[in-house]
Amino acid sequence: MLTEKQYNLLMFINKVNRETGRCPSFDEMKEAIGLKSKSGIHALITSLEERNFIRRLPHKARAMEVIRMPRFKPQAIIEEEKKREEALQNGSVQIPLYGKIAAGTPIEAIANETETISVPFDMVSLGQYYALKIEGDSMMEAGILDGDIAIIRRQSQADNGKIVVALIDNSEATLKILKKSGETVHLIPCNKNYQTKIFPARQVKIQGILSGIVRKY
Amino acid sequence: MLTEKQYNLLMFINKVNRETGRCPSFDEMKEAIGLKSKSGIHALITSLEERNFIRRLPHKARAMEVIRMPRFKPQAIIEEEKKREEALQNGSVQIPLYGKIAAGTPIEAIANETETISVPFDMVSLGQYYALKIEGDSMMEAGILDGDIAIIRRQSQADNGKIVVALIDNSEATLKILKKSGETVHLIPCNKNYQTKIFPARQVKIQGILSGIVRKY
DNA sequence: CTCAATAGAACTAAAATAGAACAAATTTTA
DNA sequence: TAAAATTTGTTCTATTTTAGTTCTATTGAG
Repeated sequence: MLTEKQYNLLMFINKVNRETGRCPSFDEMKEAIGLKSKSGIHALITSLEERNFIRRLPHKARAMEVIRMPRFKPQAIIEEEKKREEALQNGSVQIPLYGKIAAGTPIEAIANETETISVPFDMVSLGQYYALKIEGDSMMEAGILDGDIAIIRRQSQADNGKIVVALIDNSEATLKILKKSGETVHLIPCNKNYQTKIFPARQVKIQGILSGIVRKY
Repeated sequence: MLTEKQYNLLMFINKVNRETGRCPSFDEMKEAIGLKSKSGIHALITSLEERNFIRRLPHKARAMEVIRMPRFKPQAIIEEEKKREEALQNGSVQIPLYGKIAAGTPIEAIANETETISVPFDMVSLGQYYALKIEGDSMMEAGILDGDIAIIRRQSQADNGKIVVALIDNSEATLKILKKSGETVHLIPCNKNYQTKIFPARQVKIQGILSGIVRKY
């Protein structure tokens, strides 16, 4: 088994090899994994060789091959575990996890992601739900922290004061407190360091309402 | 035949390797199976090596291989899995909900309550868990609000900086950040309006460590 | 009470990082 | 083709960070 750097380097070598048929140079490798000196690459290559992941032709430049990749396991064990996991997952509700809620990406655009998360039954009732991973601290004072998973119920209308996923100008999704007043919509953060933003109602689409928070330590 | 800890460690190492291709460090392993000291991991690794389940490269860090997997599971594991299966039949993983964490009631005293709550599978792994309903706002600034459900992993030891359930003088349970210094224990709230409390180590028992938060809106 | 498991600290070892000087391989070009 | 130029790989030194070992004391289950 490998350290993180060893693993990253092996993956890089394999990728270059697969995509170009060539072997990367030490300098290319050092760029790829973010080192400033080739000597580190030399050490990593040596350890990968010791562990029998790559083989080098002696006294040749750019001459090595990947002879095996990590992550192997007897097939029987993989299947047994898969079954167990499926059984487990049938016991709870799976909802899609739409990566991070971040600028530039409306929910629809990422809706084909396949990652899911299981949530307790009693956090979802009727309706369609999805989950978002929170990025940033703009809702900190509402106890919603960076890295939390927000459980969102999909709906296009919401009452004032609710925390909603709002899509602005079809391009930016954000989690904020909703306040409608006349023809404008206020999106209110919960953090003194952020400003409330005000938009014409047309520009803002509600994509869901916050229904729960799940956090892991 | 492996002991429960040996088995769990072997499974953990194998899982990390399979899922990430990398090798966990002793510290990561100690977190994973719930030990507080690396020396215990050292002993377990040694015994796994003696029993030919893993092989290590001598004088290398993060360099080991799982060479076989056990054919049988330790009895304790089987029983734990049976419980889990039973929970599944009922729909999801249920853990006991011990009402409010409030003055005057040690966890043991309320441990016969029968209410349970279902939690996401991936919030509980090895170990015993219970849930507490948070009352008050003393941990507000850590994003833990009045009414939240705290998922607690039962353990009697914890590192500095962890959020723990602490029982003071066998009479009062409270959720705070732990800081041990010499013979005293500091219980630090996350709210400017509350004071850190300091106790002699004898007076404070750790009853569990915060493992997750679930909130419903 | 006793033994095995565990925690904790102190220590040793290995990995990661950088830089430079140099050697060897490969390509260019006179 | 041979020499020159350039790219590539090796080695060494040094330092910081991360990981692993060992020992002792303590805990806790039986």
